[in-house]
Amino acid sequence: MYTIKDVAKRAGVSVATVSRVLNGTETVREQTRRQVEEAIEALQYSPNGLGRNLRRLETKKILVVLSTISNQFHSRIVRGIEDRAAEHGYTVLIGTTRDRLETLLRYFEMIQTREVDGAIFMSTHFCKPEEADFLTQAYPIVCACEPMPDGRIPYVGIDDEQAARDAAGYLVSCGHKRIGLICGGKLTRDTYGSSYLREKGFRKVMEENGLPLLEADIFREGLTYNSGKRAAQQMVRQEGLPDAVFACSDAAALGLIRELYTNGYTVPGDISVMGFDNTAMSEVFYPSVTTVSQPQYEIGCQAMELLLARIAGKEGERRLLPHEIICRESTRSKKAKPESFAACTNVPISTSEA
Amino acid sequence: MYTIKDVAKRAGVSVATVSRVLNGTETVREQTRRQVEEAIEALQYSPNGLGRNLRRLETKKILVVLSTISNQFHSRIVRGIEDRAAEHGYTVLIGTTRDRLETLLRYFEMIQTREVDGAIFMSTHFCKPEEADFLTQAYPIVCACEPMPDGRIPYVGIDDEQAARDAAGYLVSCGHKRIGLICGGKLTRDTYGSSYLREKGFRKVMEENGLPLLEADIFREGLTYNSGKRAAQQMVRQEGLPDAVFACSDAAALGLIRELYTNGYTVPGDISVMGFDNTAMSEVFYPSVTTVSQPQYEIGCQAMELLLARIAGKEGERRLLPHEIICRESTRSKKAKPESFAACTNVPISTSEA
DNA sequence: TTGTAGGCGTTATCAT
DNA sequence: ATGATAACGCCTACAA
Repeated sequence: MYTIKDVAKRAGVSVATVSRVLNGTETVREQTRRQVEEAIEALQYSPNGLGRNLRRLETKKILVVLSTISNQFHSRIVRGIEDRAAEHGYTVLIGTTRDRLETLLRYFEMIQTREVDGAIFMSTHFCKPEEADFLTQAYPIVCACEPMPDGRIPYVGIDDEQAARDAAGYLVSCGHKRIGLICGGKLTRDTYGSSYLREKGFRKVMEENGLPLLEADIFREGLTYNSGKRAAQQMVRQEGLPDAVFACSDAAALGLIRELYTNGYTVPGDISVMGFDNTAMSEVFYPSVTTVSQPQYEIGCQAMELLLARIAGKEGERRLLPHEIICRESTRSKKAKPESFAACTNVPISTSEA
Repeated sequence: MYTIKDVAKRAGVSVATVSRVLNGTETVREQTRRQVEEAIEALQYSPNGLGRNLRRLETKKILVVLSTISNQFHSRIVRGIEDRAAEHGYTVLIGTTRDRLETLLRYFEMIQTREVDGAIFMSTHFCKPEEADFLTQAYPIVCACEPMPDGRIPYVGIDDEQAARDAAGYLVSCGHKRIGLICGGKLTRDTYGSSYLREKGFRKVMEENGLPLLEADIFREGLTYNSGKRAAQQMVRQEGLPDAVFACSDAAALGLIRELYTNGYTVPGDISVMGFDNTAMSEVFYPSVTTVSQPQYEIGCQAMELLLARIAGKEGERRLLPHEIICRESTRSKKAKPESFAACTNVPISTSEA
């Protein structure tokens, strides 16, 4: 492998000159430039980025950490991040944790060792809050969509609790009384931030409307497709289905609907189902899924902006973006016309048929 | 930011000793080690990876390049790559091209500048073959699932042409005569490797069975969900539907089915549809989709193994792994019992109900 | 067991 | 316009 020295020697100039040509910087005589370019071409030389990065003490790369790329929810967020990053000359690299602490720590390490200039985390829920707290103070890190307990951590997402209130409220307004819930595991708020907040919002609405929430109708199965599937399997074994189910993710809603169907029930005929996230599949599925939409692309953009600010040494902040209820085919109203309900806010409610 | 020198000074030792403690190498007196560790702790020091990488001339990181993380097909491949990589101390970073040449080139650059030790490409189709050829010769690069025209490029995937033959053959064996095709754009073999090969295999089977392939039944719309949707829109405008359609991707098959349904047609009642890739959704969708399964996890593992070999200086090779036909609900037989057909090979055909 | 010093490949400062 | 040289932070012979 050739180095800048080899090029310099071959072109009969100093390494400084080669570097100048390489970086298109300063004034280099046209003929000299040509000589250097010839040498570069002849040797098929390309500069070593490690040397460059070390010298500049930056890499112009940022890391996006998520649980797995099979989670469709992240794709539009990443697009937002990438677009903003490109505008500022940064390259985006994605790392997946697959919910392994060990892997998450490896990504933290990459930031501490300066192998990337900063990172956006969408999967931190199994990391100790105090550690996350220290790291986000010391390094350019921002979280997106998965809230950390400590409010000081730079964060971009939606108001999950209010969004869940709006979702539950919508189901109530449709006349449903017995409403079930699919949510994150039997864990504390530290570990399932968004799911915990959604559960909280949901419970409040039930309470405010004087609707009992049966223990049997709460399925702490997680947020994946299989979570929904498992919930359905338990549900059909019990006597009588709930009127409706609020799943804290579209994936879970999909799994629920499909497995209910396999067991001979139809949605929304036998039961209404509502999801969360407005992933591509929620629109495409049959029936298409009523859900809560997050402004994913915009979340990505703002997360990147926050990160750039942090890299530039500025303070982090916390930004909550607006959500929206998307009415589709998986829910039906038991009333002629939805009426106002306790949780009703000014959140936009749109109707979108897939 | 502190450096190894600061730690050395604070601990009252030389940088060499600190380095030794850092790398757990050689013998360091217990007391000295403790002093150093204390200094590290006190300063919250963590070594600079850029300096380390430069010194070692390696990063222990590899890059996986794909078009977009919203393409579900890649997720299991990546898992295979990650698992093998972890076994050898490598960290996997993912980059998305979103089908932009400029972004692809940036990833090539990362390899040339040694910012990663190697790369696996699953999205190269818009890169000039001769360039790809040079790069794969000069750097540790392997391609997966998207064949390059030049056979010398290290590659792991399936025999796309044969797989398409088997798929088409299956449809023929079901008694379908008029069979349509959804495939990649109006492009040459250099640009749509896998889709081109699948089209080729499909055409051969039609020909061998004396079945005419109508121009109107070929939809060069691409391989995304929307590709299938567009195909459906055109299809319903024509007079009479084909008996069956072979889509070169599950995503396209899904789009087709969904849009046909929207237009009042049912699958497989009115038309049989077959996909390709056996993505998670193909099983989950209603109707579940008959498709061609690729051993994705295994492809990922072997791609990583090939890459490790290339990094170690060995020659690349070309590996084709076995595929399998998965029969589900989206196709139906017009005969009592499928009979043997021209393309019939010993490919496994399994029946899996979602 | 520990320290000294050279070098990894680059960029940038300061001369010339 | 160009060259010599000192960093950037780390690791590792080699010496002591």
